Amino acid sequence: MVTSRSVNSFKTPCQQCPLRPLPHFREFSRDELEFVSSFKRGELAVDAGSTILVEGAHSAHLFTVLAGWGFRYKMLEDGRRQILNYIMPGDLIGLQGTIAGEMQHSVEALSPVSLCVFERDRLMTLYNKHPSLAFDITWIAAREERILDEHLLSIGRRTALERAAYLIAFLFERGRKLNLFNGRSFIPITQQHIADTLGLSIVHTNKTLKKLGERRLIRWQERGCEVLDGEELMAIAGWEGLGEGKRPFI
Amino acid sequence: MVTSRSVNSFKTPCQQCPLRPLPHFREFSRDELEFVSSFKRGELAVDAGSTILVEGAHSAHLFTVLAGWGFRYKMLEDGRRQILNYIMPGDLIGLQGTIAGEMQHSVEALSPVSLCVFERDRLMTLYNKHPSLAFDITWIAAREERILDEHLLSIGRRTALERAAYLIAFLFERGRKLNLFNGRSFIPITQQHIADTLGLSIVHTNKTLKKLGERRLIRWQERGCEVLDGEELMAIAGWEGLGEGKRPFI
DNA sequence: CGCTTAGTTGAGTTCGTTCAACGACTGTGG
DNA sequence: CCACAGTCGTTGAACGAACTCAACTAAGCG
Repeated sequence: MVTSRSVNSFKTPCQQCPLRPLPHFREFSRDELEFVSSFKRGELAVDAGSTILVEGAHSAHLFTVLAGWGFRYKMLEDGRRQILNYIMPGDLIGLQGTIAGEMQHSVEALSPVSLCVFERDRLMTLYNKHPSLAFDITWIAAREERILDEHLLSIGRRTALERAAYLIAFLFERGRKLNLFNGRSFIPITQQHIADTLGLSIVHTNKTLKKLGERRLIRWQERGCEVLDGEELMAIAGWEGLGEGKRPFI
Repeated sequence: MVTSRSVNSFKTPCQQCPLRPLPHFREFSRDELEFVSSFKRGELAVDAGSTILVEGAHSAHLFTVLAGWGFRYKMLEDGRRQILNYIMPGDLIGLQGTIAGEMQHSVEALSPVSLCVFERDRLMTLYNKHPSLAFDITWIAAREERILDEHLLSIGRRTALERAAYLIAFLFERGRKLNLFNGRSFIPITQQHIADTLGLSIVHTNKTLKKLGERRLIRWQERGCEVLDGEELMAIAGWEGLGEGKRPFI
């Protein structure tokens, strides 16, 4: 696959960030916005299918997703892949590189993705000068932890049908809160991605999704999944939703 | 089971914390130690088998494990249980309650556990006055995330034998770094816990552990697992270890 | 046009499950 | 002291969920 990266050192000021007006995110003070804007180094746009970060890399940057869908994953030596979570607008990526020295997982784009680029060297000044933003970063890390807990419960203890229902409901809820759907609730993902998230083979994933399709809860089409009944998916999974109020992002 | 809690408002000063001298933990400045000590409200001791925190609770406290073993878990409505991770000395618990409002998982003691108690209301002063400690808390959250990533990979993509080998190697490495073993490397855990961590039935877990026993990698006895060959367990799992340098704790 | 990727379906096999029974050990109460 | 219940671990047998293998369609692209 041909992939391209275009780095843009032109910065949209954070004060004009298209994400901030969403009711899903908490409001930021003028002071905070000013600092975040100075923290921001530029923007990066990548094609669908390209790798944003790779396991083992020592990236000098942190990113916040501005637009698009992607996912984090790990692989075993023999190629078995596990998708850990999905990234969407507002998500911070690359924090692990700051803590562990190198990335412990890879990140790949599902759709064209644009990112805000931050220099991780300046993270310490954020902690020194802006405690509220520092707390936000902890908040973001703890949120990811919470989501991973739920995924673990899902893979470990839910049946194949429940798992599939949970995953799609999860992606649907996140997309909806971010206003990513205009009319049709379309998730840009292949069945291989679903399989690698649920810990199932692609064949069994296909048969499981078919069952959800027969119940008219989803419709599979053009490399993606259209959600028809999010409520019922949640009921099948026995999942209550993320249930978070306003959330911060950098 | 009869359980007891004894709250002790007598505080061992953090300057004399038995954990701090361990080479596994980073050194703290006098200033930092002084603050942490003032942040500490008291100590709590619980019996093996007792519940430390319960899903849905609004705890006013944060805890750091001083001694003992425990685990975090979530349950589905019908009783299926998934163990998410294990807690050991130096681990911070209850942070999710601070971020999400209420606990999203429960915590239970595997052995007698003693905890340092912190008041979460004062967390914001920590962020305001001690950026280095604030960063430590983010570090701790990111570390947990990293471990959960590895667990997800394990449950999702490793075989039963690999999973079991990974889990035991993981617990062994953590215990070893904390100097928890004197001679015998004994992990205080039942096969039911292993099963609920690996996402397997107890019967199959038993048969899988038996295979590890036949290879003389572990020995099962008196409600726990003795590790005989951690290296070989890691090799079976294809796991490189946590690979972290010194780590902080509060 | 051939090549690749994504999705579909059937057949046979394997891995892990459930059900069931049993032994060893612990603690409790009579 | 014994009887009893409860927990933990073990094992065999039968079943079922999920896997691999394989073949095939449909769409997209150079």
